[in-house]
Amino acid sequence: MSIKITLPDGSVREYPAGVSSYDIALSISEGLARNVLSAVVNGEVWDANRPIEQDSSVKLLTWNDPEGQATFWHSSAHLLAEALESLYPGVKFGTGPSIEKGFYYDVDLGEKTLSSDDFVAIENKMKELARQKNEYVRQPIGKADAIKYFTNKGDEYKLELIDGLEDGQITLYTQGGFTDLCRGPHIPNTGAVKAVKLTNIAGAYWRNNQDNKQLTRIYGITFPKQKELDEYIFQVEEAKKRDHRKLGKELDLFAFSEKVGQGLPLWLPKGAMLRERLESFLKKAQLRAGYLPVVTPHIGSKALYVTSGHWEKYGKDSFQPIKTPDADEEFMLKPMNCPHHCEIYKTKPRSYRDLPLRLAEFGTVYRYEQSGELHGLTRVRGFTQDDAHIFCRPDQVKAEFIKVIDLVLYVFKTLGFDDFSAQISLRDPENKTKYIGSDDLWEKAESAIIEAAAERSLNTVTELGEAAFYGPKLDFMVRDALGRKWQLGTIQVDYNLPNRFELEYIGSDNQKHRPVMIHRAPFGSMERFIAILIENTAGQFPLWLSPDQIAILPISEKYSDYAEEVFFALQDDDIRGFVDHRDEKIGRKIRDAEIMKVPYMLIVGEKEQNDQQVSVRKKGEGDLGSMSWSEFSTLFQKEIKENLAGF
RNA sequence: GCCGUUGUAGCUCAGGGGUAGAGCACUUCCUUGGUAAGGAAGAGGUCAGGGGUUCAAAUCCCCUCAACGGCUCCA
Repeated sequence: MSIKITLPDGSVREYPAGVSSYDIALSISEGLARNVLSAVVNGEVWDANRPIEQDSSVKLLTWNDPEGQATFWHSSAHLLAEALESLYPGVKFGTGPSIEKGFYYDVDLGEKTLSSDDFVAIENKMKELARQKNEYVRQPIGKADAIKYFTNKGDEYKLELIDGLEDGQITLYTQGGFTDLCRGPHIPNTGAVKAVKLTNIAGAYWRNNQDNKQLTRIYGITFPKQKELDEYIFQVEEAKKRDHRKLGKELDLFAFSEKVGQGLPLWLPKGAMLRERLESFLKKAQLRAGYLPVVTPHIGSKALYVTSGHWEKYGKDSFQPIKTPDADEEFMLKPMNCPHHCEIYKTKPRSYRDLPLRLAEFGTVYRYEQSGELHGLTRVRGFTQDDAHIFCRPDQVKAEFIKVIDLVLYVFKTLGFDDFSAQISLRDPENKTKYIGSDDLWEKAESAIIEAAAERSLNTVTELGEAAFYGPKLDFMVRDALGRKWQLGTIQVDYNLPNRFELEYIGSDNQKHRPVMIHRAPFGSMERFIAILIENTAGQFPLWLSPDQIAILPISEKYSDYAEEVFFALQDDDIRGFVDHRDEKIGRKIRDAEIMKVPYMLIVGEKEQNDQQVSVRKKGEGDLGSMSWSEFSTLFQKEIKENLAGF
């Protein structure tokens, strides 16, 4: 009997029933067969050597397909498991999936603790097993037999996984002497794995639950060629050079002090300058967008947070209340600005004509983050949100939402953040009691967000159960240099606080109505945003943001006075920088300015002084020749205008 | 908070049971220069903090603190 196989180009070929994707590849070319890792069969990824019994569409997957890589890495995880079982008999296995770059396996080694010193031995074992070119053999198994197998083996984690599987849907995979519970698919044999590197080791809770036992998670990555591994390692090293913690130190932007406290960044002069530039940039954009600036204190009475509900929900995990000397008063360091802003709303009766009311504040907040969570500037305990709260009528939610999206997109575009994703976080439909607010309000808010995102053609991913307890949200996610995802901009609908603070406005019907509140922050926090900005730009900020925009470098001390004169003149044109008065040669001054990533160097010596000019050198580009001060100023302002196009 | 690793000069790091090293930065002097490191000298450390083992601890052990890689969490 023969079957029809449709390939991605639309061509249809006939093969005998039971043909595998590998056979199909072989019929096309031997080279392709060598490279085929797995195949999409009727929309599902299958083993390349799994027999196909019916007419099917088949897309062969190789290393060039993300799904092909996923298969490769998943098979590598099994190879790691096989190596571990051979080196550490009795090891129990959790799960071992492929991840974005590589794979991991969670294992229970009993009393044994593993460290990265053990990696070489494990890697060598993996390579040895890979060279055996053992086939990955798929074997469907009944639930009872599967339970029997893993009971015999004594692997309670696999038994727990089987418990959640349906009889008839269970398969085992065996390569060499190792058999694992696995839905597959896998590559044809271990021989394709030529380069192996275990990258790190970590604790990970079984089934991602803090109440469960912590297993040892071993991360690794493999490649079909050693050269690809070398390239990968090189790229990781390059990425580490852009780490904001490293650059923050090198460029004197910020620091931490044990004495000040964990997660409490100190902004150094250059970092503070960068931060101020960003703030004034957004303040200007917000004024144009109809926001009204407000300022509120860093603390608020505990009663404020009892009203808002945050005391009940987060009180015990917050910095604890501050007490006054005599009375029983208690104040909280503010963990957010919204309760204060609600009180501003309430300072007078509001009419529907006043809405939307957009209150904006760069508000510094303090949250007691778990110590293990702190991370450079991206996760800190004291940070400043570019916060605003929009109080609007229910019918205005969608339009306001779109306006905020436009503002966020404008900010991202101006700063060159083109690699981001928009995440829509909705409530978990299975667990509605976790959330505050009626079904009706939630449905309206969720559809407003979805429609607004669609209207602005955002590339969105939707996460169920990720909404805040008070409302759905839209977050703008970016990656840091090492590929970790962080939330920057956020837009959140809130039906909770208006109720708790009993916010009202008088409608056109002369009745009282409840406004809707939208929390939003385009940067998210100054700290995290700047961290990502540093990594995106590798510390080479656009001219308008550079802490020092120019360095004036006198050829010798004789030209110091002239250098000062130029400096003061350019300061009048709002150009920031410094004169390098050190007793060093010009080459040295240039080198140091280059290392500090100063965008423009103005070299002044005898010639420049006589001609009332400056010799302009652009960082990374070199000598631009001599020009008058005002010519330089014009060129400078032009570049800034281009940076801020559309502003 | 949990698992693992790390902590030596301002920075990057070497050393390792017999009481401390390099390069850069810093200070002083010489040098007054033309587009990515001029030369010399000097100063600088309770080897994260505390406890223990030892004749002797920066080195070995324990605790604490902090950083790093993850996990969990994230108003």
